[in-house]
Amino acid sequence: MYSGVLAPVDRAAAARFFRVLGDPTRLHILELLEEGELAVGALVAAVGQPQPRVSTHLACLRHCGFVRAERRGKEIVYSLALRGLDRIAEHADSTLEPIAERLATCTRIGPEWV
Amino acid sequence: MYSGVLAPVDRAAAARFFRVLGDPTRLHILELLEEGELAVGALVAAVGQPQPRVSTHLACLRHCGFVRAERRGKEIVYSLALRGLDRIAEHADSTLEPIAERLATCTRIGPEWV
DNA sequence: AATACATATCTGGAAAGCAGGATATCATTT
DNA sequence: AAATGATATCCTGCTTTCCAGATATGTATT
Repeated sequence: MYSGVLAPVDRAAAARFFRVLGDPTRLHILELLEEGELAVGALVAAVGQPQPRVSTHLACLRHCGFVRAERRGKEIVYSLALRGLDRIAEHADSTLEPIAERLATCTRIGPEWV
Repeated sequence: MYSGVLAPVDRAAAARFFRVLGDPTRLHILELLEEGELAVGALVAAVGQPQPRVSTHLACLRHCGFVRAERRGKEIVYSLALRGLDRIAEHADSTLEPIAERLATCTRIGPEWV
């Protein structure tokens, strides 16, 4: 159990954790890495987005400890550095299922939800 | 299993789902509602933040289907509308544990991670 | 009907995140 | 050492999100 002091800290960490997961491209990258390690080139090809963008998302995931990078010759190979992401994704999928449509149509978090 | 066509859609929905969870105040509100329904006034007092702010976050959670609002006399009582959030929070807590420090110090997602 | 209470919405402004493109870095090959 | 390939970082502008304060809406009370 947590002490009362630690709870808010954990909440901040948890919020950031979810926020990192809260981007389709990063989610896609993590999904791909679930299958096994991949070099940046392969990831770029798989997600179909410009290399600098993928690289930035990888930097985010790397700095936050979600993935690990290893230089292998000319390439840099990425792999997952965190266990349990697949389980969270599963639970999220089944949990959000009842509100999937709303989530899809709700394109912003602030006002003007129409 | 998903068809190849549905996967991207689900990814967008999942990303938004996580993004809604990716705010400390919203997370706090959801935690409080796990214990049972609460009126806005009680929520405002509990999270210790200005009423309009709490109200906006509630609107977000409501529009996305995370919570439900019911008018009861002068008050409006909120309750959870989604099952499984507690399980996701649990899994998230244990999953992010190895990188909790990084998440705490990593205050931005874009460049300038220092 | 007037007032008080509870909550929601609407402003404006600041900051964070994201996209696009150019460029820098590092390792390999010639 | 020069050139090439692979990846990372920098710069700029734009969009989204967040916050703070003021105001509006709706309900109950007098």
